[in-house]
Amino acid sequence: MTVPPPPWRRGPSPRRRAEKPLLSRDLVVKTALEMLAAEGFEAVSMRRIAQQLETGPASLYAHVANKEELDELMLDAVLGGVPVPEPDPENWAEQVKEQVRLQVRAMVAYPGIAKVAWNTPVPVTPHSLRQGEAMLAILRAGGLDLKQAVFAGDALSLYAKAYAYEASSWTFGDYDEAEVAERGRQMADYMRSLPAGAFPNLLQSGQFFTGETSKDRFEFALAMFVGGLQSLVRA
Amino acid sequence: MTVPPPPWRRGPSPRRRAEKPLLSRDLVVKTALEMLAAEGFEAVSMRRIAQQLETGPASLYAHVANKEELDELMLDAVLGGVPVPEPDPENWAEQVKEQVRLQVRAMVAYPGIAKVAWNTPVPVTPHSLRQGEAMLAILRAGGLDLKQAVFAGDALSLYAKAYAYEASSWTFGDYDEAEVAERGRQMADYMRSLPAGAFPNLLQSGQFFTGETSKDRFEFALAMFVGGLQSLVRA
DNA sequence: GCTCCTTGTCGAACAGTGTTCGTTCCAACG
DNA sequence: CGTTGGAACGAACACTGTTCGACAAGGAGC
Repeated sequence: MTVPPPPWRRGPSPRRRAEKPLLSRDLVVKTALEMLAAEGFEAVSMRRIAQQLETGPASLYAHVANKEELDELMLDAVLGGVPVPEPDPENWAEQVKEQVRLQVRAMVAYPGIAKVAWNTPVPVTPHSLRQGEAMLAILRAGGLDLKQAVFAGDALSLYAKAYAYEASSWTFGDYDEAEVAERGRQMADYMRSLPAGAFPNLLQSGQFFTGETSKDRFEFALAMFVGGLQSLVRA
Repeated sequence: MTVPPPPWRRGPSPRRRAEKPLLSRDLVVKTALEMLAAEGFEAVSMRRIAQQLETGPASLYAHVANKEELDELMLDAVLGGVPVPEPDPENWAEQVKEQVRLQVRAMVAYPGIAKVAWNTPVPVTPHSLRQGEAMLAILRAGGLDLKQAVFAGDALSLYAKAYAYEASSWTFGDYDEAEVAERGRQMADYMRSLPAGAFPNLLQSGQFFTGETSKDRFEFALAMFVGGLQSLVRA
């Protein structure tokens, strides 16, 4: 009943392979990174990467176990661009802050990549470990014992992730300016609708909560935390 | 050609409506919260909520604008269970810590709800604002000026979100124990495979990085940050 | 030189997701 | 009593990550 398909010309064109660069793990990651930098984390899907490489989504799974692994490879590549300093016991507090600044800056350049760090229970990629060790080295040079250094390093990496993610959202189009303004208005309206003096502090705090103060808020938090560490060392 | 369908019995059974409780905004939120507490944030989808209520997903949209709004309603309900203290200028530092502890505890009871806080640029729900105002009141009672209080409050709420999210993942089934252990082994193996002494600190830090130390790490970070605030007030 | 077999490629499909459209139905209001 | 507004809801759309099975190419072994 069903005739076999004619043999002249079946399957994809035979010598197309030479045209496009051969698929490889690095190429997949590189393509994903470009998309990430340009359009943010949410825009990076297996289908779109495949489309960019003029193939189907299934082809990617020959080079990458799954999306999660690809995410970690992207994060690792981003962290690979962050240099680590030689620990200087005289200057450890500033070194700590600078390292966090560098990490945040790198992550913000690839909007949303910080999200991956949240979903990674134990970081195992080389550059994640390099950053972790570097932070521990600085903290120990500053006089903290191992346990203190580990706890502080954990909190600092959490800071870095958190602010990087927040900053991504502010600067990138995760939520647009109009919506934020609208919500700000809603909030002020609601507070004013209540008995006077229900929100005395919050009502006046809108001015400090803009995208421009994001950097100041970050530096404040960092200064407070590192200040606490310094008190600990002195004791 | 096409005959009209017979009029005897079309549409759903007529008096079923009396059997099941009428749909309402509160009922939708309540159902979602139960699912959230029992199975975590990822398990809560519009379809599953609808299924629980024996209806289709489209029905929910009559009571809730979209998933995002429902998420915020859930978070608000969770924060509604967190009491706020009368600010005590003599005891402000401890009050700050306790408030953060309470917030974290409430969020951990609904695993993954902290994620919602990350995606909410400007919180507008009543209980979110109540918590924000309470924190500002405590900080101002402690002697910080408005700007300092706002910056500190921002950082503290970030702490709360971050640790709540992390703790959810540890205690809940977000990633299972076997996988974490496997990754721990991978990490140790990798570090040992490198030239000796490449990761002197990190190699020894595994013992401090378990789920049991999660609480200690949280308290450490909180103590350091609040310690920094106290130094600031004294100056 | 000719098999065989591994390995990469990739179309199609599966089971999910949030959301929208258009229709049906009920109840309360004029 | 008739109209109208809103809730309910089935079906579909456009996505997501992932898997299966068929196919083609290249290198190894005989």
